[in-house]
Amino acid sequence: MKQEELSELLDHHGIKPTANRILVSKALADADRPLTLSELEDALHTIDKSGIFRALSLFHERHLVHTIEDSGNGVRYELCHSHNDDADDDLHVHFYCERCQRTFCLEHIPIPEVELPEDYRKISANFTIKGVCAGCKGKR
Amino acid sequence: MKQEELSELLDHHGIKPTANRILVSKALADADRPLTLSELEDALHTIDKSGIFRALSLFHERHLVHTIEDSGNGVRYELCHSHNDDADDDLHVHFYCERCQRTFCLEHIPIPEVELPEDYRKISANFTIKGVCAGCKGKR
DNA sequence: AAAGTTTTTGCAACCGGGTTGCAAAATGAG
DNA sequence: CTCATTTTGCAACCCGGTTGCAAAAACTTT
Repeated sequence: MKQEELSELLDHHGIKPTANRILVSKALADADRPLTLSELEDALHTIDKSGIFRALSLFHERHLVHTIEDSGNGVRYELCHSHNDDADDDLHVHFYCERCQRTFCLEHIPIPEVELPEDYRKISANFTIKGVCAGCKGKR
Repeated sequence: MKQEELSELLDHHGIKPTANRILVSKALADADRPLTLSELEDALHTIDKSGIFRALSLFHERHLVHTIEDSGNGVRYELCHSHNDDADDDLHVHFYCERCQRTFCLEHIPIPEVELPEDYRKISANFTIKGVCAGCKGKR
């Protein structure tokens, strides 16, 4: 994704597009899967982790990214794909491979609706399936 | 739950029922919701956290407990309710309340099956809905 | 019952992700 | 250009989770 577009995207979410923030959002945009803070640290060795952390926090607050909880490996961040400003309305199922320890987006599988007990109100949801991915299926 | 029963339960999972292990399993059995390591520490101030940790790890390995990932608050442990030895076959949806920060079991809501892409194999799953629980609905 | 072996436990230390305080650098307004 | 505001890097910290190690407890064997 181009700097230009990213800058506009940030702006659109009320985030001043600084160089660092553009880099962080670019890394997220270019990745095909949600990333952890440390993965971003590796990818962006020019920015201190506190800076990445603060960018991510801000992005999250402004609903530019959403988070998913990975198996113990901490939180993963992913650009919101929907282009409306509402909170996480593009939530899909994630898949964690126990062999290669990677987390994939199953974009085309939406999180199913379930009927909650009386007076419970849903705000967001996290659905991660663990198992073995196609790539690891044959191996070892 | 009685010591006697617990002891038998541990035995049944191939776990030598030591005093500490019985205490840990009792705390889990008596709780109406999955607990974190630190919550167990508070409940069982007579046992060191490393001991609780090792008991939990062992329980998990032997499929006496399963784990769910709570919103950042770390891992929560919960006794498996099913009485067969298979791995997590009694998985249900969990609810995390953003007001009181507690995690509830929605025992009667099973995790829905979804169709995975070709060659993906499911082993287990984690489905947590976040929102506001009935108890907190009115408040503040 | 004593000696030896194995398992369990507590303690202290460590590890790593996440988070914060602070002062320097960059940005923007007057 | 100067002053106020925002952003950034650095270092330090916090805390849950984890491990090494030696003492204590439980089991064996004689």
